[in-house]
Amino acid sequence: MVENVSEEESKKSLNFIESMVEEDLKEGKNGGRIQTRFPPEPNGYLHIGHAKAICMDFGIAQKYGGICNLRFDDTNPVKEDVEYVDSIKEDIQWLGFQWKNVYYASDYFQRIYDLAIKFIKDGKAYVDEQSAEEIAKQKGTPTTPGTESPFRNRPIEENLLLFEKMSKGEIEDGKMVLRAKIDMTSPNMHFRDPIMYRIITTHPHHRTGTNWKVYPMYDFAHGQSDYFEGVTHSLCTLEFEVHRPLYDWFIDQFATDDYRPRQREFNRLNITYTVMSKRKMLQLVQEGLVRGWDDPRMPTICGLRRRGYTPSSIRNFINKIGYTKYDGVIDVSLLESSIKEEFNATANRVCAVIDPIKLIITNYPEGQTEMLTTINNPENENSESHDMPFSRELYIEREDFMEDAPKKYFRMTPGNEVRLKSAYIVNCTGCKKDADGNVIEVYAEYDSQTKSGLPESNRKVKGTIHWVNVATALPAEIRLYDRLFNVENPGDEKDRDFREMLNPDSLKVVNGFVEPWLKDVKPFDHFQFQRIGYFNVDPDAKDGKLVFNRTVPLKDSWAKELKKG
RNA sequence: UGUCUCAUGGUGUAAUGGUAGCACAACAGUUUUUGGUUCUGUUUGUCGAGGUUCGAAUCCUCGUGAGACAACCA
Repeated sequence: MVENVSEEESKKSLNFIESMVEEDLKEGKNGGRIQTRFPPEPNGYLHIGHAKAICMDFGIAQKYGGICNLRFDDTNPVKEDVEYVDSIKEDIQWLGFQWKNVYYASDYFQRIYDLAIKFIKDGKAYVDEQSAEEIAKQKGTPTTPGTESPFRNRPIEENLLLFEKMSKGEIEDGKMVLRAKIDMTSPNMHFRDPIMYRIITTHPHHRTGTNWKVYPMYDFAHGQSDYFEGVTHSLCTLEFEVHRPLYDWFIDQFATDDYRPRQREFNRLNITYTVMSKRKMLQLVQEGLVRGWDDPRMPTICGLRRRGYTPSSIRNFINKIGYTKYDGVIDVSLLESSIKEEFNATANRVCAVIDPIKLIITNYPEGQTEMLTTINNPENENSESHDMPFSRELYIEREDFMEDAPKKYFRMTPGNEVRLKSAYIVNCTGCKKDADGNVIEVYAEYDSQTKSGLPESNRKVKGTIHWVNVATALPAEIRLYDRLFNVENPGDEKDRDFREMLNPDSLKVVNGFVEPWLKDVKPFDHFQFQRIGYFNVDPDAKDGKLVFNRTVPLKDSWAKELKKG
């Protein structure tokens, strides 16, 4: 058995990163050592795109007996905050991964600074006094070469002196930067004398306070940190591909041995009907267009968690979509199928009515209540059961009754037989309407011989509907979520503000009823509301108030049939 | 008119010179005390043109299309 599993495992084709790692292992690189890192910047909440990177970084370490460290890339105090450090840690662990060590790029500020001094002394870095605009202008464009700064060739001693003044806080923010002296005509823009250090005195750093007045840029911090830590495989997303030559170049300038961390890039995750940019998410949160980072419509890890997704469903999803160098867009239905697959096997079935209308069983004795048994999960052969009270007055779904029904309508319609789930077969006899013609009550007669479990209950009946007992039903707030945007790829439409594309119906709140078995549920408990969808308990549920989120609806063949007309 | 990268059904992903397969989606049927699930089947694909080869999705050449790069962001 175990053998079969591992055999199957090895049969599964490797992605290109795994192939590279295995190749390196085979060649004996780094003495067979594997070390990765997950390097978030603490400036926002993690989203499902990060989950893909997390599964890669931690997954490679796990699979090849290596280690993965968590390293915060905290080189820009203007944007970063401890709030994010904590949430990032929580989300990684919730996903089911554990880092070996927690590091911070800020741990290396002194070493990186010393390196900068070395670059100056080696004549490979200079202090530029031009404005950001001037520097940008001289950079050229991807198709035209740049021009050299007038400060490019100042003497080493002068550079040393100015850089010291910069780092002592004697120079105002923005007045000077330290630049690498490489090649202003390089076809790779990143080689056109990239900025290594800038002055930031106006924002204290969330860990080092005001100790530092100068901070290294990403390109002069990331690879260095990898090198210091002994990272063997520095895995990141495709947009860093152009940085790789510079990543290598910087390390080559100071490395004293043969060891080199190896950067490789894979495609980032895009999903239809959502945005995956931290900037846009921040905007949605700050402008109140969603209820917060953990709004169940957000693609954040905490949003998905609140929506009802489980760590395993997210990991399975990531596993299914794979890693390549092709930048595509994943259909959100693939994400949804991963949670449906899991919950179909694990979620307890319950009755909940989200758009209630009263059903009166006219021949059922008034004042009588009986307990009926229903299985928790028919997909699980070891499933237990629970009881549901039944009496003369029930709630059913408004859409489960139609006065004039098309022939393929198998639900409650006058003269038609329908089964009440786990209860009786009933025959619809009519309804009552208000002055405006709205149906306000539905009537039916039950057949006492058809109680579930009795031989007569095996009669073939086309339709089965769910119900709750009026007297004992628990009121519940039910939040129905739909896609946040109504266009497939909001990020693609460059000339429209993404906020115009928000789906106005992405959240509908309704008041419904659930069966009394759900009296003591806790936040994040999840269920299948029979015939409707998978729901979980929102943390807003407290003090006896029930609040459910719809994680994902069940497939609805009837709705599809109706659409066909 | 630069550099780098990519291109397999509607979407994503396999096939590592040897039968183009899988998942999701869609469609049809089956089963069903959930119009869910299950099971069965169907539709749809190697960007184009040359070349190498007994044999090309795979290797080569030339096109075409797409993405990334011009922050004192990461």
